[in-house]
Amino acid sequence: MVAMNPRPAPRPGGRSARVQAAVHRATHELTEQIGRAQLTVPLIAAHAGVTPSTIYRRWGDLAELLADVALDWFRADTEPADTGSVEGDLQAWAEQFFEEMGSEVGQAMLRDVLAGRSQGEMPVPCQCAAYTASQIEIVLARGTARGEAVPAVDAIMDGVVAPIIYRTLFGPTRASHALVRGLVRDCMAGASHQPSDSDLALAGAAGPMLD
Amino acid sequence: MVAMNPRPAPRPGGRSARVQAAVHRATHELTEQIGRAQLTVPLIAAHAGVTPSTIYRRWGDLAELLADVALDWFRADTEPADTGSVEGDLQAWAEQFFEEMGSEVGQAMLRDVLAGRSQGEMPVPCQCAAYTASQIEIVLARGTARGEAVPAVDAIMDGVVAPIIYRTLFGPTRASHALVRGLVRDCMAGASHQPSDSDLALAGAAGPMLD
DNA sequence: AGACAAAAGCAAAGAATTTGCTTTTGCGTA
DNA sequence: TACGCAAAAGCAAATTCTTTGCTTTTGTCT
Repeated sequence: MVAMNPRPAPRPGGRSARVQAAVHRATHELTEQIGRAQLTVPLIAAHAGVTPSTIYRRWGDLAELLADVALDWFRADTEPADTGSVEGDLQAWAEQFFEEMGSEVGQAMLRDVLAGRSQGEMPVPCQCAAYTASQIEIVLARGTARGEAVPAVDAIMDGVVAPIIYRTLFGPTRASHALVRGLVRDCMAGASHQPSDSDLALAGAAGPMLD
Repeated sequence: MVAMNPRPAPRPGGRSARVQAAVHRATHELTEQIGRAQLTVPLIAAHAGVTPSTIYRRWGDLAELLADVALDWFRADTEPADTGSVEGDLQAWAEQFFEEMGSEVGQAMLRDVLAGRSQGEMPVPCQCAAYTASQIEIVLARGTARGEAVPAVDAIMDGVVAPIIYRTLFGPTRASHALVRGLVRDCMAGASHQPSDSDLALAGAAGPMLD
């Protein structure tokens, strides 16, 4: 009932780490064996060889544990492929992102990530967004190094990532490869200058998107 | 454990309707009295004057009940204000949408809606998106009636709604009024012809965004 | 009015969650 | 290396939530 440490790593290398690994592994294995709907804390605990109270004490409840496990899934990303241009990189990356998020597993992970209590300093969903943003930053940094004019990260997040995720979560109409290509293209076309103009346009406000 | 009827209304006007109303009301009242985190099915049942098994039988579990209640919140929308132009209407509507979704209550509702099992024909999140889309359609229809060239609904969903929701769910950086204005403006500028070109651009694919 | 079926109530059985206390264990210090 | 501290895990009892079979209520249709 009290806020707990979301991603526990206070004493790495010892028993805590072993328990965490065992619990994560058990969660993965049971998920594919019996399905997410059948998962319970006591089941996972038994499979991992720990007592349920250990899980309750460290994670709080099943939702938070699943959010924690899901975060790992988001983190496990490879560097975006280098196709030679920012637009090409983004095309390739966005299509893969779209495939991953739209898959059964991806949808489940999205839901799990959002279902956690998300209390601490850096809530789990924010960390997911940060992982995504860092992938995009890699692409943009390469472009900048080549001397290309690149859009802002937020322009990509708003113009490409957000529609893909929104459709995945809410849509009866999933995104398509065609749509993804169009989104990337529009983003590149719409912002040939560094700070995306949609951030500052028309507004008397001070800083961009800080509310 | 079995899939249940998400939004029950098989016998309207009778006891079922009374029970549903009582449970919804109890959910609302308890939410503001003790907070969402403390909500339990037995509590709601007691407050509503029904037995817990009634709730379990009709809704399945707390998450589905909350999703059902949250859906009502989304539905309770008034017609978008008529400012005389599509862009003006969208500006006004989008800012209000942004405020509502970003509020404490709105964020909670978004989470609840996504946390339900969402099994049936028309999952709860899809219905939310449909409500949002229908608001936009009203605005666009008025514009069309006036002879304005209007963008496609999906262009607004991708370009305005998705970023607002994505930032609300995932972002440490919430959207701002300035950003919302920019999003609407870009949408209107980018699609002066009926079918948003991002939907069909470059693609050899057949229909727009049907995958 | 009477029959039917859907939904609610009731209560007992079965799981999951919480909690106080004990034991283990990793880490820092003497 | 041994000692002590504190964090985390184990254990088990108490509590609470969830499921389920059966009965009763109640709206609807003949």
